[in-house]
Amino acid sequence: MAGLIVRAVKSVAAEEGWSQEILKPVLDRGLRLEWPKKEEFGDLSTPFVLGLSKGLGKPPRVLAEKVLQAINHDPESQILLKKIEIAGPGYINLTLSSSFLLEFLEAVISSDDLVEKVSIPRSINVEFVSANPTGPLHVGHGRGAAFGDSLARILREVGHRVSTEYYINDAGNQMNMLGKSVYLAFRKLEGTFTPEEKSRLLGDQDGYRGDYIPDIAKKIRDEQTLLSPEVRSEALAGQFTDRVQSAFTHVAQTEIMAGIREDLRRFGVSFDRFFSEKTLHETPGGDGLPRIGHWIDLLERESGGIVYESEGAVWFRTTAMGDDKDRVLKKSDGSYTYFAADIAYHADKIERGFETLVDVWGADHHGYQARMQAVVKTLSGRVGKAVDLKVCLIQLVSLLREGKAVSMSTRAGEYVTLGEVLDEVGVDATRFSYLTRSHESSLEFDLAKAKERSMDNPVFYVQYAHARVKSLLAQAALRNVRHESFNVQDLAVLSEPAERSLIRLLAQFSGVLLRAAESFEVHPLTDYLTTLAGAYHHYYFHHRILSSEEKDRPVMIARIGLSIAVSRVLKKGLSLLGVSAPDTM
RNA sequence: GCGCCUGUAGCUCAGUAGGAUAGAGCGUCGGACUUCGAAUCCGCAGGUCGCAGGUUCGAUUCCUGCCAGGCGCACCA
Repeated sequence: MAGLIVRAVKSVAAEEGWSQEILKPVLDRGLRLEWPKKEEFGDLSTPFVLGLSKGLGKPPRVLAEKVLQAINHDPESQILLKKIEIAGPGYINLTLSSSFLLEFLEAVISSDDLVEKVSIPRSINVEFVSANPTGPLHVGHGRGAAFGDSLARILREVGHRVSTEYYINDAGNQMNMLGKSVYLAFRKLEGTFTPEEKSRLLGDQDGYRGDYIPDIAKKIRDEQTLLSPEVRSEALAGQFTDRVQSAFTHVAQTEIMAGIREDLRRFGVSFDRFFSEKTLHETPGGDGLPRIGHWIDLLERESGGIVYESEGAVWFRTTAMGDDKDRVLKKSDGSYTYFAADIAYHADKIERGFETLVDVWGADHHGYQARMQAVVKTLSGRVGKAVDLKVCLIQLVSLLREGKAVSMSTRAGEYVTLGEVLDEVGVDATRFSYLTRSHESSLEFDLAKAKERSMDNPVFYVQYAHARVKSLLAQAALRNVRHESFNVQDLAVLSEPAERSLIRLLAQFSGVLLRAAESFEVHPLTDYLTTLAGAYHHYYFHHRILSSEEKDRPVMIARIGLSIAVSRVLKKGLSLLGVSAPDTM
């Protein structure tokens, strides 16, 4: 369709001698086609001549008229279009021909592939959740999980090569603190806990305090094989040796990660890879150094001063890329910062050949963005190919119950876990609710409303539309109405405006997905499905589909076909959100 | 102090790379079930798009400055 218009513009340009500079911005970016809000404005619409008018010094409507003539002369327009109009300040509004719409509908009913693919597939890595294995996932992680997983599904659906990844922050002080917290809980169980020991291990810090800590301690006490006999006897004797530290840390992390994986599985989220930060510290790189050291040294040598040594530490010159101060990579005690590990991790991803890196972070990490962009820019410059980093910042989720805030404090271990929300609300409603809003807006998640079957909670509205079609088909089967294939002739009897509107909406599905993939957003799909479900409910209420009158049979068949098309798109869309499309509710 | 996100109907939010009369749902009020599932549908009301400037033929959208809320600014992770 865009091709048709581009051809027309070019032919007019040739005739009128328009300069390339003026046309370039319009044609390069591809022609922008909008879906007009009102059907009286046609099925597709473009305001692009408005942008052209200034450069050419002619009124937009005059230009639009020329383009319109050229489109009319194109033989393809006879097939695709029913009507072209100029409206408003200079919009060109296109109304699709019914033969085009019916062919499209036929394809939706019978084709295996409902979704258009991108012309240039990319190799994309989507990293999300990546919660520290120091406690169960909470509602905030849930939002990131739903978003990242659905985004990955959408990117894959439109034809990109997508790999999903969870980065486990399993190195550093937080993990040691976790091990100590479990150790102290273990001592408590044994009745040998003392406040002195706690302050010796943790100083004035509290450690981790959630319910899961004593649970893990109990498990260690009850399952002999979790600790070696030596470690166990040291722990029982109150000797907090290095190997006690590492054994308790290891068990705690394993248990917690198992819980996280289980929550993710229930939530319908899967990862192609779990990437351990610890392996970056341990595995030697090409020159025998740990991989972090490998990358930092390499950058120091090759980055032309972007990585430099000063005051006994190694720094990254992030100020050169807009950060407000330079950041330390290697501390003066020789250990690496978290930032250094993250550089190594992103270097690794780039080395594995991804062209686009998507990082899904909690919004509280936004201060990190400028520096990661700087890193990826530097690293990809080194590899000699442009690697894009797209950071998606997921805003806060505030949990409510009947409008009242549920108080949460991660520090004190008082928070509602994702698992608890899934128990109470269910997977479908939770995922859908998370994805109804832009990830850049903070989200109010009301547990009571999320369970309600009302438009407060549109997941049921969309699922119901799908179930309605299935129920209709079952009803049709009972009446011995069978029809395997629907061709354009069968469908041509659809003449109601509401039917045309539905087909028009179905035709937007691919575009919604392509645009969502381009802008790395998910909620446009959620909105679209709600709109489509609404249009079907409206249609269903006002039009009788099944009929026992023989004369109505052709219309009945066509309406069944249309209903099938709607249900297929709903089902595909819901599946991209990770939401089921049940046949009955 | 610096930086990021947000400010649109009573509430929760959409608003497509500057374009047509700014849209949904909820809530309020009033209607529609002998008929394929009423978990549905139809209607009414509701707006100075935070405020003030600027760019433009045209600004909710871009720029500047304020105001308000949230979140960041470690040789922590």
